Amino acid sequence: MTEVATPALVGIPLLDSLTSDERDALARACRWKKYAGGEQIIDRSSDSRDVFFVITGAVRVVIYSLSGREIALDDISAGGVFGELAALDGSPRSASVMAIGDTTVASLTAEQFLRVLRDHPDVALALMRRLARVIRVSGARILDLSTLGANNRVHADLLALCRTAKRTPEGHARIRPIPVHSDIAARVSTTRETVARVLNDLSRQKIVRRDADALVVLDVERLRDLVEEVRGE
Amino acid sequence: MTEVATPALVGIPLLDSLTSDERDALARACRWKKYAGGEQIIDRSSDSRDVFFVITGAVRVVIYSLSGREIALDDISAGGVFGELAALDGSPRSASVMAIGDTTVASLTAEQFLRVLRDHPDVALALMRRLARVIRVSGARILDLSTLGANNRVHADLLALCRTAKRTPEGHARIRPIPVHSDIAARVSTTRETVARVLNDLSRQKIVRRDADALVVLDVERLRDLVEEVRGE
DNA sequence: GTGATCGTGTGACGCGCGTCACAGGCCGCG
DNA sequence: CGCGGCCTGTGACGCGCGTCACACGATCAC
Repeated sequence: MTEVATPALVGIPLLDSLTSDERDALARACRWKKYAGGEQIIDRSSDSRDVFFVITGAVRVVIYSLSGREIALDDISAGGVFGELAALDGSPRSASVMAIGDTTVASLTAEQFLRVLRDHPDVALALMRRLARVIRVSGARILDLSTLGANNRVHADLLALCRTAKRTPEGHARIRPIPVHSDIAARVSTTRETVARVLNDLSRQKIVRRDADALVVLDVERLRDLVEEVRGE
Repeated sequence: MTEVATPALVGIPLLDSLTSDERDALARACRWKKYAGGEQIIDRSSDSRDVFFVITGAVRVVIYSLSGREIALDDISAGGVFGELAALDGSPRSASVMAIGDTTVASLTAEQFLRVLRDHPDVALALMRRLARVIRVSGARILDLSTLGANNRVHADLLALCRTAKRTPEGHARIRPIPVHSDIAARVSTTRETVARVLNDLSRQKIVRRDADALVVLDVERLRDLVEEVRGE
């Protein structure tokens, strides 16, 4: 981690409703830092309360079970916020956060952040919308964990990846870069081995194909069917 | 469900920071209703956006898997709020809500609620703290679902029930009324049968005892050990 | 009373998937 | 070049727990 000089605080949807003067003042109040990929930004067991904005790069929110298994809760890319929970309620951090690639972040103390929320209702509302989203996603994940088997959860995750992937003219979805099996496993709470087996089953059924630089979902429809037929019975 | 006349809006922590005049005005803006136990208050597939305050009684937030399995997300008792997510982000409801016993609720439209949040930063902050709590609880549940086996989840739930139960002089925890097995099952995502088996194992080990009117946890320590030893390995 | 409904208890079956173990491919580094 | 580290692939084993099936008691309606 290296401290850096203070650039402008732009491209953060949460702060859209501030005037550019207010944003500049806030930027000066921030501490700016740069992290290398893999570096911890928040340690679950630390008791800081700071709030972070992702300026460039991306971070991953994870919990580690005591057995060392990693559970990925969320990925947050440039423009996002993290660390708000501890700032809001004063409790210890609930998860750890690490940089995915090289990442620069700007941070505020809890007090500064709360002041912004108090002074700017629109920012407060935007934050509430974000919290609401997180709750919805968590609920969906609890549902999946409760009703789907491990391999169907992999299917579901693949389907989610399709949504954000480029479509080819033929209707295929090209997921790039190729996701690392253990990352998928951490997202859906299973093992690397299971992910590998599922992916191979799917490629045997000609539903996905592994190219050199992308994972291609050939038949999104059929993949969707695999998920829904189990969700529904 | 029956419509009722408008009483006062008291005992809602979320609204503590309002003056009593403001609270009275808000009370008049609410629709007041009474539901019998088991009645649906929010249907997951409806597209209302109203926000509800629980005045007396309690409600349960649930999702149903399409196979009919019920997954309990949260119980909210008098003084609580529910239905905020849809009001905040305008998306459809993410869960259903039913009355647990006879329950009276007061509701606001999304617009009215958002106006309160905008005009009263302290209410907004209180709501954010509540959302933060929900997120933390969800995270803990995801962790449990990912790392604990079904019977350990039952142990963990029992332990949680102990926290809110009365202690006897001998240090036992008397959980009353006796929880229905299928309710526990819905909370920890397992089956009624598994809960019954776990409970019997525990009573064989003299860790719990089933009295006529209460479930008594004789050895809270040992129960805690059962959970932690697995969480940790 | 009788029947219905709800909560509980328990045995047997079986398969999903986590775990362990090992092999091969690819890459960067000295 | 060979070595070590990361990612992937696959076989074998085994047990946790969901599913089905059935029985018993308690409560309530009538």
